[in-house]
Amino acid sequence: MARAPLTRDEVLVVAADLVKRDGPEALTMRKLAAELGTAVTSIYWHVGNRESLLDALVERTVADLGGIRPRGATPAERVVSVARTLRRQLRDHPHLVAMVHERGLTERMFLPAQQALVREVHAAGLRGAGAADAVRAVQFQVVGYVLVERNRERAPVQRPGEEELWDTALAEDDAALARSLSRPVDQDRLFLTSVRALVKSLLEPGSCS
Amino acid sequence: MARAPLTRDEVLVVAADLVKRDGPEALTMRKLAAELGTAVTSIYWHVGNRESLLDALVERTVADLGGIRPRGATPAERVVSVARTLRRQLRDHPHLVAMVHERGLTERMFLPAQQALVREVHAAGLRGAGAADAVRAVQFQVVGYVLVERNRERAPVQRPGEEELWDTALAEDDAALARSLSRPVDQDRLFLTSVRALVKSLLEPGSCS
DNA sequence: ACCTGAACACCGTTCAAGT
DNA sequence: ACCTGAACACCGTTCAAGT
Repeated sequence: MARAPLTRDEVLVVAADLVKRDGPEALTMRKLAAELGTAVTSIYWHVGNRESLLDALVERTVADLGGIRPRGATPAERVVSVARTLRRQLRDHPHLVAMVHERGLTERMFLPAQQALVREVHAAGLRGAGAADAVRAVQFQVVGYVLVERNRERAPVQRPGEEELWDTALAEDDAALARSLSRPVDQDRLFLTSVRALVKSLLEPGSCS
Repeated sequence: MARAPLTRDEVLVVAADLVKRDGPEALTMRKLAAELGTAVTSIYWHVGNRESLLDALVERTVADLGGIRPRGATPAERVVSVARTLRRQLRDHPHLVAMVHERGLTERMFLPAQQALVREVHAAGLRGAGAADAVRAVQFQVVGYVLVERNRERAPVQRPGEEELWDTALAEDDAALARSLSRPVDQDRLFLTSVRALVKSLLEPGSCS
């Protein structure tokens, strides 16, 4: 018996599943057709081509994000909380991050967060160009951090590897440092450290210059 | 007349040219063979397969990097100078950055810079785990920033676009901020601002807590 | 040791033809 | 309006056969 008529929505849902399971490079028009039980060419009628199919997927998931609620007593704390939620959301959609990055749509995705940041930066007393700089500095830092993180997690075995390079190099000079650098990065902690350091400088410029 | 015998080195040089000109995705075994004037299959004898060819290319260019000389009077200034050179080097090899990122070899590439940073952080009086954190925070920030930058430069036309979203939203509340956020990012300035803010907090933790 | 063409199993996309 | 198979122009890779 023939299958029910194909819909654009059905294509998107199944495609999203495929991407979530095996990554965007596994999303083949032919595999997708097989999964859908249709001819390859039917897909083209509904979504145009592979490129615009991926566009639609990104669009859809970007829309699902947003809705950031800052928490904390001080503006600085609330900015940090926005940064953390942002990072969490990005980490929960690893393939999406890659796709958004690939397609240069990062900016779009971060508009809700940007607006939340503007409010907090305002509350901290910043205005005008300085406020804009602060917002963007945080935004760039979070996105950048997540990109680097993803990169490290995907990284193959490193040869020579940080361990070998550091435990011998300056073990006698600063053993604790060598030990720290030879251990894998505690990414949660490093993220907090970095964001807090940045936010502190940005929001309290007068207090330590 | 027959061409001179193919060498592994010749393959790598021509492949590097192709990547530099049109990006890694344009590096096709068949195109490469055409450029070299040999059969596609000859390449396989010399470099194994496409994957290890790309490995070799990355390896080669990563080796060319390094050689970082910190400049400036204070440790903070020297750390900032390392960050700037790092960014410059990465921006000069845009395709390389993408390839290194893709292959998870970022860590490897940054070892020389990491060692320079350790020296400066030491000079600033930091030791042990705190020093390691500072080094990695800077490293993550620079790499992250360059990744975000590349992403933005590749970005297609943004719809809705930051302009429309900001000039109406809070024009009366903070016109200068709205104007700043609706203008394209001055990436050089934002980079300096971010790095300086981060470094200041990291190297002078006592001065503003 | 080095090079070759034929062949295999994949791609994305187009298009004329069906209903 | 929606679906189809055949066909086109690409991929990376293997392999038996040449010298």
